[in-house]
Amino acid sequence: MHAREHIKKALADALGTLGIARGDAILLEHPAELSHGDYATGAALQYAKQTGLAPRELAEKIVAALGTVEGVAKTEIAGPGFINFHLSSAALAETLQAARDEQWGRSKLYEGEHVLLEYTSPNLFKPLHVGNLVGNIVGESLARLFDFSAAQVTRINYPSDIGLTVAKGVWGIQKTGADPSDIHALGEAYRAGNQAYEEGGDAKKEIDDLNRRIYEGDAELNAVREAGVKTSLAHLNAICKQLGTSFDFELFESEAGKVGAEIVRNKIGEVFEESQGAVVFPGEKHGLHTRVFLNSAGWPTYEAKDIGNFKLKTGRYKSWTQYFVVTGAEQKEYFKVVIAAIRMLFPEAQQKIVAHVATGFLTPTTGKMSSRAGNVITGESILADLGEAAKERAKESRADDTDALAQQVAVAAIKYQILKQAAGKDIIFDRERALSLEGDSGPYLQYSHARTSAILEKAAEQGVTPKADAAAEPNDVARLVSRFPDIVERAAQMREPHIVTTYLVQLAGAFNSYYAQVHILDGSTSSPHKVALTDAVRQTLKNGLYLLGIPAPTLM
RNA sequence: GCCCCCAUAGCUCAAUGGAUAGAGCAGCGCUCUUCUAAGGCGAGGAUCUGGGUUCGACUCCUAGUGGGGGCACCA
Repeated sequence: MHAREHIKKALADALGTLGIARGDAILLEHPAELSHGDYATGAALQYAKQTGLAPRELAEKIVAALGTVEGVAKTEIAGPGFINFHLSSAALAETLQAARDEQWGRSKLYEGEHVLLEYTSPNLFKPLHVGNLVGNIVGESLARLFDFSAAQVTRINYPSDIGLTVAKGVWGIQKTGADPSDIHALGEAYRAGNQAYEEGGDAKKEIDDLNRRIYEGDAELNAVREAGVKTSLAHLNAICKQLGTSFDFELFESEAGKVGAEIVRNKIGEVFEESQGAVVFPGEKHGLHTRVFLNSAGWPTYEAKDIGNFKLKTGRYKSWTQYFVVTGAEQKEYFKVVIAAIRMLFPEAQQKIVAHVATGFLTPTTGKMSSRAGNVITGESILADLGEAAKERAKESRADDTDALAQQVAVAAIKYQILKQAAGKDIIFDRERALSLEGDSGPYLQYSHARTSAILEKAAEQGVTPKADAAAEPNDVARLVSRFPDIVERAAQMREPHIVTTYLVQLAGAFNSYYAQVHILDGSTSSPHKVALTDAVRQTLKNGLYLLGIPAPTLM
């Protein structure tokens, strides 16, 4: 049992002794200010009114009732009536030892849960959109947070392999005579198709017609389509690999459409209604808005495809307990309607979690256009630009393979930009800022990790064995390390990777400051403890970066 | 027109209804013969407006203002 549990139990007992009626939750938090201790409770403030005592007076009674708590060195009353707990040096040393293990930060929070997580989900035939990049980064981090919390996680990609985008690409291939197995030619073909479509006229009609024929199963067109899908998908998977994602399952929109249309057709009159020749879900009955699921030609819209998607995924992974779809925030209202329909169609979904996770728009700051793709910034171009910028810096590093390091730094830079703020809020992407690779950034965290690794290597050379000293005076770095499991738990519960990001910056800052003041390998008797502390920081940064999907090189 | 989201320092972001609202960037002053300067130290700088709830409000409610998104056969 950890100090946190000891404190919680002691608090519960103390409040009971004082005859205070409380809700089931004991409010125990990490004070923002480290000088306020390791844990704090506002219980005395909360229950002062009930007892008729002044908050500080009640706090004193609670502290008296607490007695001694294991792992706690000092309990004090502060401010308006907070009770602050300071961990003992022995408890902290124990935590430091635990933090040096690879499992550090893992919990049993979601043991027995099976999470289906759909993210990235791009349109094939065209370059990876920045929105897809954001979705991939957020989705992968959530997958890792769930995994760290003992849930079984299934990563799912749901690429769009049919529809207008694909038709534009197929049209372009036919016009330009492009080789559908060449990713660059494919990109050009799509661009030609898209441009022709926007210009309207005959080309637009041709593409619309082509789209219809693909849906109807035209063999020749579908052969071209499938060749392009294959190329596009291989390219996508290479990018995902660089970003640290590999999917367990790929479900195509074309498959989901057939299944979804069938389900919708069978529920007309129950869940769906016919209206103006189309089949709709009357959202107004649920405080939402009405949406079309089958268009007047009888084809499934995106809505019906998502119904089929749900059916196929949950059918394949029957033990699922939580279902998430990560997409841009503009689809928020859309998913409210689709999820309402899912709950009516699939009774089992009512007992489980089915949710849309919204990601914000990534918009570049004004005037900063990508040099690579004209005025369109793609996911690929951002990664490539960052990689180029990182190369310059990597040349000065100690890494053997500077190109590989530059790639890792580029991934850190973009992921950090996206995961440093609360999910769902728009992301202002300042390219100059991201390229600077300094200060509050992904590379900063990587550099801090590399620094700890270097110190440990040197310690090993000198034959210093890390050993946390139970008598060592607690410092801010050690105390921050001890918070990591709570941070991971909260981030997982709230599905907010940025909680981890914010924490890691704080930890790295505290360690770098410590490093500047304290000579770790000074040959004194305190060295083993300082090395143990460094190792604990190293492992915490490493695991924390892992949760963000950011690689942690040991040499920079 | 209706619905949803957002508003914190010059800029980009934090803050579990709690304590002196934290970082970084930009600008200013320091700091590498010492374990990694992609680092560290110092000073300056902020809760959109009006009401309300609360022992306590950046946080909750309400009325505004400004910005973004969505609202029938696109994805």
